[in-house]
Amino acid sequence: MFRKLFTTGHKGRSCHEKRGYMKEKKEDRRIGRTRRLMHEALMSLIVEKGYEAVTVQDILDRADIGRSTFYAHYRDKDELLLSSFEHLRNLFEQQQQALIASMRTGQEPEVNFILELFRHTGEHQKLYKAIAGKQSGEMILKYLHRYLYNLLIEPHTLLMKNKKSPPVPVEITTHCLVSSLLSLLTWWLDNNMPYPAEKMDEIFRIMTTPTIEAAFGRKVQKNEYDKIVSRHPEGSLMAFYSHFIDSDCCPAG
Amino acid sequence: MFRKLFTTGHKGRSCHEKRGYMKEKKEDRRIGRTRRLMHEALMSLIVEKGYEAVTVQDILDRADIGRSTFYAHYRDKDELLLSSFEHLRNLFEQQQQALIASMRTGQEPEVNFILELFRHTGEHQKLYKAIAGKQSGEMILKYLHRYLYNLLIEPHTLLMKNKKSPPVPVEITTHCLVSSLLSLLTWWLDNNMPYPAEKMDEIFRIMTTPTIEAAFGRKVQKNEYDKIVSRHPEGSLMAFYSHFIDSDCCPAG
DNA sequence: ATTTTATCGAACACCATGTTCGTAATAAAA
DNA sequence: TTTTATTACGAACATGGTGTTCGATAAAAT
Repeated sequence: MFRKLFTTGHKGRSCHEKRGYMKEKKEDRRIGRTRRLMHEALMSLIVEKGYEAVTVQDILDRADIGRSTFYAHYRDKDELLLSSFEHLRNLFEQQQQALIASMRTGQEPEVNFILELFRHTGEHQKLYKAIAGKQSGEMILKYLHRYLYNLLIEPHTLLMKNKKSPPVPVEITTHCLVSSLLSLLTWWLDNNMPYPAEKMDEIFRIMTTPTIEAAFGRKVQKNEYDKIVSRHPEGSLMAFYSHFIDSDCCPAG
Repeated sequence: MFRKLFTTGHKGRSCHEKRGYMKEKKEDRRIGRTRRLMHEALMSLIVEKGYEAVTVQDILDRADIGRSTFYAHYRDKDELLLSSFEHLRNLFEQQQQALIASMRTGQEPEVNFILELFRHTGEHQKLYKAIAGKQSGEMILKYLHRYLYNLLIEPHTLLMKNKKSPPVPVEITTHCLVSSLLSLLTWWLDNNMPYPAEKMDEIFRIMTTPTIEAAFGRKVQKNEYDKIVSRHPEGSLMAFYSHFIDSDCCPAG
């Protein structure tokens, strides 16, 4: 009941409780259209003026929707942005699930998480520019950082299972690697993606494989992550590295 | 003339044009006091509620000063924050100049920029928490990133002088290393500095020396930066690494 | 003691947020 | 096609914050 939306304290709740703009069955067509307009308005405004400078009024003007309509769907602009992020994440995770399923049936040799992230960024560069580019907001960058950190801390910890005292605590290494990864993503987006995703993956690998080995105090073998992924009960995205540079990690001087 | 301060378009200009709160000769005592109050108010409010959530009204309330006084000194809260940053930077750079002077007279064996940055952070943790902690604002983090990037790009480029085509472009490596460094600083501040500055310097080195060697495609010898520093005409802070881990950069597996 | 300067509060115009409500239009269901 | 349900809307409102101006007061400098 739409009238219920205006009950104090229940702001921003549609009947279906889904605030991304991916449609589900039987959702009113108007809801999908209204939300798509708001998301597109926000994404373009972020790139133009930076997230913090964007006002709800700006979004209403750009999307050409009413103020009470906005507040019927979202609590504030942060919630709108988060739902854009959830949309992107769903797209990404569904794609990775499909790749992992292919890997299990032997159709795909491996899943390379970093490469897939760069590919996904290239495919949705407009959204990624708003969420991870220089004009994005600190709130969403922190959200993205936490997401990637949570994704990577477990395989890193599993790699350390038999080593009680690495030279650098795993959570510090992971924290800094994720910052580097996001920094690289931002650089790539802000410089209009001068290299293909494959090259970006290579660059990231060159910079971080030696870091992981030095920080963890052990050499990491090819396909080690894949074994972990295969054993992981939920089949989640654990393939941080599907293959590594050969063992001579320091190029001849 | 104070009255001049209210001329349209000349907002936030004191007669002395200095908006940090470090006094110079003959500045009215009231100016120093007022600015110190505003800076302290902003720093404490940032840590409490995060920079973006802090309003000018909050600052006025906390500092107990008048609205027109605030706008007589600063254009907006961003300018107030930037002047805090300039103050901190001046403190840091003066300290480094003194160390470099000592190094030249043989009293100090080397200047280790990273270690000095962590030490300085420890000494001014309140300010650094506001400027580099989790509650800081994106604007100042970008400012800090750019400052550190500009500081490090030149020694990195000098290291690459004779190598035309490193595996990773120097500006990408530097960009990512600065992101890691800031991330580590933020982690350290937000976790109430569980390790001493020396340990943080060691951690950073373990993670980044192999990265630099892999990304630059060459081994970096001890004291190489020092030689660059000594030759640099302005004696600026170029000693990125004063000494390195021994040449076996990959610990035995 | 006098002059200069900084700070102040009040007033003002402006802008944005977030809520409420009745109405109109659109979509879905019968 | 008609009926019912739902969504979107504009106007009105209270609230809070920004940034400017001005004359008065107090503090600092001379």
